Amino acid sequence: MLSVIKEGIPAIDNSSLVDKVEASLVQLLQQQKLKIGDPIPKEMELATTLGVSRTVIREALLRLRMMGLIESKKKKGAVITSPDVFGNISKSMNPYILDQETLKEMFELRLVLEIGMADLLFNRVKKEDIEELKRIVANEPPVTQYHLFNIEHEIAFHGKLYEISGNKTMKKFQKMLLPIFDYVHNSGILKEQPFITTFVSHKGLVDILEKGDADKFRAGMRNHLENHFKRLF
Amino acid sequence: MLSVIKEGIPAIDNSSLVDKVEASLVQLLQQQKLKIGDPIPKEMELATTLGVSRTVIREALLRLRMMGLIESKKKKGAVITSPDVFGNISKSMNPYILDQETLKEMFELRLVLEIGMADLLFNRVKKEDIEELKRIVANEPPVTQYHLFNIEHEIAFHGKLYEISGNKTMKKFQKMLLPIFDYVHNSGILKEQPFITTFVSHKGLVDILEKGDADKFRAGMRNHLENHFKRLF
DNA sequence: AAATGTATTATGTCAGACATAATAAAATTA
DNA sequence: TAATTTTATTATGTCTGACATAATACATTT
Repeated sequence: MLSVIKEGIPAIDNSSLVDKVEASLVQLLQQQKLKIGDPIPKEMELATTLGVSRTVIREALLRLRMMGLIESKKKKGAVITSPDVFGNISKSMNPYILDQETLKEMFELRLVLEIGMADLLFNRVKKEDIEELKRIVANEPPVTQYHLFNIEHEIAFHGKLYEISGNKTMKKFQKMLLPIFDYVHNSGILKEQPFITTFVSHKGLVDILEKGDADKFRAGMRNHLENHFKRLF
Repeated sequence: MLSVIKEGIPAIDNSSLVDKVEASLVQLLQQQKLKIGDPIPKEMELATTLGVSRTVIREALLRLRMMGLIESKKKKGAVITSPDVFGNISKSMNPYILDQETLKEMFELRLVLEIGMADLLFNRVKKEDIEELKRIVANEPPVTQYHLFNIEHEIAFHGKLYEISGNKTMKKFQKMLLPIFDYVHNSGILKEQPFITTFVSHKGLVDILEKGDADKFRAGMRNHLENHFKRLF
């Protein structure tokens, strides 16, 4: 059998030229400790240096660009950028492209994030934030007719929370999640919207954020999102 | 002033040819309701149909491939795939590429997720899951010397939780976050590791998952992660 | 010195060619 | 005839060379 000599056979590299160049470039970016904004060598230089055609270089650079590692400008060449982790996948975050399973999981993800972020909020919230939240809440319709699910107020309020969390990555994540959440909410993926039960209002959450603690906020947020959770389980 | 005629000037199309082709292709994928595995037209066909060179088509296709929308095979052409939202950015999730701010935020993100996932766990956990968790916990070192922070046990336990959550997207997300978390944990980005205080152990969490409720679990998990939180604030 | 025009440069796009791997078709063999 | 091998086909991968275009630097003019 082949198994005898199998050991001696090195794993053949199935990677294409572009793959190698890409790895090479990533390594370059890591090693050289280049600062953000620093230019990387021109396409032709890279091509001659690495001994491949410009086509291959371009494709590899394109990948880096998609990964958010570089940004190419005409004439100026490509410069290093701080990778925007989620910015780049937001394009593929299209409700019409993702399958229902994934869409539902995105929906869940938002709920998980907002319940779990309590500690970040309490450790970073400022007086001005509370005031702005109160201002936002003041403009909301009364709870009795809140089942209209005013999307704008939802975004204003919950978006502000993400902001308070001080976690920009999470905020970007939310921004990406928003259209998905909205789509799932209005599509037939989830169970029917249940009759509205009483729940902690936005105002209630602000109160907790002002006078309560993280544990109370988690419970409050969980309750606030009850109508969403009901549609999951 | 120009402002008079400014209104009449349409926003010039700053997008490149590739941009347009990309948009065109994405639209194609959405409209035609193509099933997963269906092939899309060959590069040359697209080139002639859309009236651009094969180079442009290739670059646009490459973008779709990076977004995880298609997968190209030799001879067979490109086929539609279910986009793996996070799988594609895992490459750029390199600790050495991301800036410290983002790294820290990723660290936080994990904490947020694990506290917020309680409801998913309680609604989806099965008897077998509890048993497996118990098995995992049984193999762990005693709490007294737990400060060794055995990474393997950490991954085994917490990874299982993500699995129980039934949210594959979140699990992928965790998988992507893992190396980041480990890196941040061991780097100088965070505050010094505090002296270990008592906290809810893995075993304690399993107990809660078996007999408690979501609220208790959140509090327990928050406490379990206390040593991580201490390094943040 | 400010505004304008010109030259340069690096990316964007094009076209055509060959290499390569995966598949389909044909030929061979048992 | 069925199974295997050989050959042909096909679509992507890579290469080369060229021109277009936009951003910048330089020179010119006012």
